[in-house]
Amino acid sequence: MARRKTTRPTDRELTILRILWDNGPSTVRQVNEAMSQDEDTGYTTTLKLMQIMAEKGLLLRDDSQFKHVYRPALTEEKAQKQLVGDLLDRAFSGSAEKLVMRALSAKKVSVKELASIKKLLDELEGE
Amino acid sequence: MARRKTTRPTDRELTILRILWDNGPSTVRQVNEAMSQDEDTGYTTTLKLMQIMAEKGLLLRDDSQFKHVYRPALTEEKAQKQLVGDLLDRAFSGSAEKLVMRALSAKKVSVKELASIKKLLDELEGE
DNA sequence: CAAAAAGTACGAATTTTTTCGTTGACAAGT
DNA sequence: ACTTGTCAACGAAAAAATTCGTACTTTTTG
Repeated sequence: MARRKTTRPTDRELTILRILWDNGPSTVRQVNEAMSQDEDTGYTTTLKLMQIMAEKGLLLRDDSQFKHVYRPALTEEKAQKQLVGDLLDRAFSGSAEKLVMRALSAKKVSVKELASIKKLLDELEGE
Repeated sequence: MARRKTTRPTDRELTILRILWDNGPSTVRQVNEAMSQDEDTGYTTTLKLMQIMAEKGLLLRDDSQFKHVYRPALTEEKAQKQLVGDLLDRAFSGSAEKLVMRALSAKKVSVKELASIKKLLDELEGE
């Protein structure tokens, strides 16, 4: 079997992970309905995607019941860390500073959030 | 012509953009050689990719000479902003705070950089 | 100028990702 | 038990991304 080079989830896969992180373990139908809020996706399409993700190890499946229940194999935190690290390499030549700057300029951040980030910086500094 | 949904550069495309941003306007051969440091890529493969990118508007081409010279159509800054914004939506439910946290934990950042980020935060706060 | 080298263009093959139709299994209500 | 609805499995089609062989053009070299 040909192993993938990047273990990074594809677009569609990330959409599904996002839903599972937000809503907790779900059946295919639940995921499909959540997905179809944005754009229509056939039920079997979602099913197939989730089956493949389970094969790849991105999802875990409980098939003890008639309606199989899926959940992410990775915590949101780990996946996010991996995705950011990946983008860092591919688009920012590894400069976290630049990435943070772009993130803050790409989206308006509340004063409260700014304070929270500052606090994190202080903690990092004290190491 | 079928328009792409996402205007986001693919993996390969981003690799090429990265090289052009780092090295400045280049010929196909130069890019191909830079790319082949990681993994071998046929010359015509790189050529085709760059031609397509030029068609899509991702690259600009000077074909006044025999050796065509390509350069990115977007500044590094704009592209990065777009990529971060995209990841923010897809993986972080729009929370820049979380993204920043993950970025800082994904990679060690020097004290100097931390200070620089703090300064940026102060500026943002004063708005 | 002829041959070799280096380039571009183009079409097509390959691989990866996404989509969905069809089939048969299970469940719920009558 | 029968009918209707929901589901998983599977294969295959469609779309998107990547790769490369071949033909032709321009430049360089002997």
